[in-house]
Amino acid sequence: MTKPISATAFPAHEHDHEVCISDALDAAEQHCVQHQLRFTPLRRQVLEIVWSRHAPIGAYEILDELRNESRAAAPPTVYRALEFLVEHGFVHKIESLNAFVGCDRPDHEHAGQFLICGSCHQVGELDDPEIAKLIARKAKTVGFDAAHQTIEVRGLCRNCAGDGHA
Amino acid sequence: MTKPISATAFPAHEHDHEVCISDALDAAEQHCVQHQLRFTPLRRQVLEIVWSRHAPIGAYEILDELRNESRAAAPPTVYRALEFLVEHGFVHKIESLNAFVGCDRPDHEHAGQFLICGSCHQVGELDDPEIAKLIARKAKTVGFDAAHQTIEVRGLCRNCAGDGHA
DNA sequence: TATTATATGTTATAATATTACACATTCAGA
DNA sequence: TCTGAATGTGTAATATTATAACATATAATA
Repeated sequence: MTKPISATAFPAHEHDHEVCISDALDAAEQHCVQHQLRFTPLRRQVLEIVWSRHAPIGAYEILDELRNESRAAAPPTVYRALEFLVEHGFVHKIESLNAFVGCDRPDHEHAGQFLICGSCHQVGELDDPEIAKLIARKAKTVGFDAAHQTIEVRGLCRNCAGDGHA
Repeated sequence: MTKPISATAFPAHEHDHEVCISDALDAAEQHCVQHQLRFTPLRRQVLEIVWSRHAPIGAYEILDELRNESRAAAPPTVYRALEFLVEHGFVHKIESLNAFVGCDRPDHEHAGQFLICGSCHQVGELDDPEIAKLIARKAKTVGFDAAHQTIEVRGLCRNCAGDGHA
């Protein structure tokens, strides 16, 4: 039942990405209906842009895309949509990249444990409770009460390891 | 022999901070001598500024301090010094804050596992090999070869927990 | 429908970081 | 000790990331 890693993490190169995107949009829509959240056209559009890149995307790249799709947009347009999407778990911010990635498990409250491939730049999510628990426990030993964990790991994904890429 | 947490993490409020600073500067100087690195006046000055705040400090705050100390300085002045200090482990960057903290263990190669107090804004370092190993092992199970880990935990430190502060 | 809350458009600006090039200092070898 | 190469710093300009403030529009609710 537990998904150890996001189903869409490090997909094979030939996977059907249109399906990823529409699945993610459907899941977000469902979640919004169930939680009385407003999945507005703008928010949907931004989420679709985030998903259409299978890797972290910067806010200003999203802005460019919005404008390409001929929507009136300025930085706050993007940041406000991202704020909503992050708040409700549809998107995570990768702090070490100042960029954003889609998350396909909005229902599951989690901080996110990210595996960032230095070659293909795709990102996988671990979301492993053992890691979270160990960190919380170790923090506790020095009297620190952990509330939120940011975990971002750089390295090489399965597809890229041994590729000769750095 | 293993220090489980940085000696200077979450110090008692009345600790002698001048000693922290001079110890850190001495350690850095030692390390530079031993490794043939140039611990220039600018680099020393920036490191001292970072340490003088016992919490993460932003690059532009450092810049202001440098100017207060009547040194000609511009953003590259600061970022270049920080680049050196981070590269050699005298300072860590806290990605989720875009800010920098001193590290008192330059000799020990480590990525840093940070405990960031939301109340006093001080930062402790865990540097626990069990955590690093668990993460690397879990990453491996999905074929990911971990090279560098960024771990930043928000919460409340011992001094602030139960203080009524958020 | 009137009222309120929420979302978006728009302009301006703040905060963080880098590029490019000139000049100075230090290091290594002759 | 001179010379050239490498490294470090000064300076101006600019790129990138993010927010503030206020007007307008849209949606939810009474």
